[in-house]
Amino acid sequence: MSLKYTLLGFLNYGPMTGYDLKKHIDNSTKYFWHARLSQIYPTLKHMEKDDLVYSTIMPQEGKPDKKFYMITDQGRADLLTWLEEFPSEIIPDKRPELLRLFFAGALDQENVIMHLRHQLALHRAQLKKYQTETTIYIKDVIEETGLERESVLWELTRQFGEDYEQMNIDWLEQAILIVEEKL
Amino acid sequence: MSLKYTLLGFLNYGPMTGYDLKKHIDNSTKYFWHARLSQIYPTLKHMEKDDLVYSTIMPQEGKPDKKFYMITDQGRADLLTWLEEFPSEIIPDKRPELLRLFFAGALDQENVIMHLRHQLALHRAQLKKYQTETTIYIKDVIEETGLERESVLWELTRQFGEDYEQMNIDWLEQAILIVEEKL
DNA sequence: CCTAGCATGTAACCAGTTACATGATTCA
DNA sequence: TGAATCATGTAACTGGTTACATGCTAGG
Repeated sequence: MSLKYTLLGFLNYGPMTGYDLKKHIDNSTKYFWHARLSQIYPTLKHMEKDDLVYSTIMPQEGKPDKKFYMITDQGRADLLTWLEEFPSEIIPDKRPELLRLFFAGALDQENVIMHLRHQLALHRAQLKKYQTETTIYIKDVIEETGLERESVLWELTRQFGEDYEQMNIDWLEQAILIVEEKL
Repeated sequence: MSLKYTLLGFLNYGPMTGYDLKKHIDNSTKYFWHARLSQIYPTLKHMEKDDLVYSTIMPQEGKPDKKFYMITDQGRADLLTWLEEFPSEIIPDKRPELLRLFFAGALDQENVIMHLRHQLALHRAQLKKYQTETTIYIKDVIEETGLERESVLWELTRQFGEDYEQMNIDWLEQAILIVEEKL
């Protein structure tokens, strides 16, 4: 239940519906924290029960009523506590593509190279996204909201994405050479 | 249930107990696919029901009987199918530390820098691990088993770890400078 | 006309974690 | 004496996915 902190983080900027939160996630944290609406709605309900947020209903016609969530003092305190926590260790991510490569001895050389090239294409596409779409989006939000302090941090997370993809590309290019030569 | 492929991958090298599988994981795939014994045992049972593996019991005294698992033809076929699959997209990892940074506008500059420095220390330690422990371990396994073809692939996954940690370190060093200057 | 967007959810399932249980042997 | 290793597991829980349900409006 760490989606909780994503939701608290956004609700700390202002009241929002579950649907709004989903859009915010898709526009920003998506690449390091994503969630479906079918997880967001019950999580908000659960958070309300825990007094981290509360809701008011805005009637609408032709659509389900909007349900605006607001952060409570307790919610803000919980967010703050989490922000200040220092993780004691790195929890390693699961990387299915590394796992596949690890066991790829059962495939022939050509097949392994095809897989690496495929990954290379995916990561090149993702790098481009960070360099264009994401960069433009952050610029737009700064202009609209004037949240300059926040924007420094958002830009850092974008830069991480770019650096990560570039690292993958470099590693894959090297990996292809090594597999061509040694496998 | 993708632990399944890790288990099939190792069982494809030879028969093993759940306990052995855990040790193999901890010695190799741990940094890109980890699992607890409390997940391994029921998963093996489930795989046996699906005819991907079968087991024989070796009685022991003073300890619970050993249960050796072997891969079946169907298990091998399943492994092969998975190895040959091309993922259609990159599923983004969850990065709690990026999430924390994204919302760190609620903290003061000094606190943010402390968090970045903390991460830096963790990643430097992890880099060292890949450069020493892991490197030595792979060398040892090659000498013992002579699995040269496999070792090329294992070394590539180790190199990924090293490159990934180095990228994190570089990014964090830059991030600290930027936060010092702009936040 | 059909797709995307708006707006809410529920139910069943899957993957993984935490905590518990048992009990002998070996090593510092 | 107490921790680590060997060796098996189960039960309760958490986090997240997939599939289903409803239904109106705007735009190409």
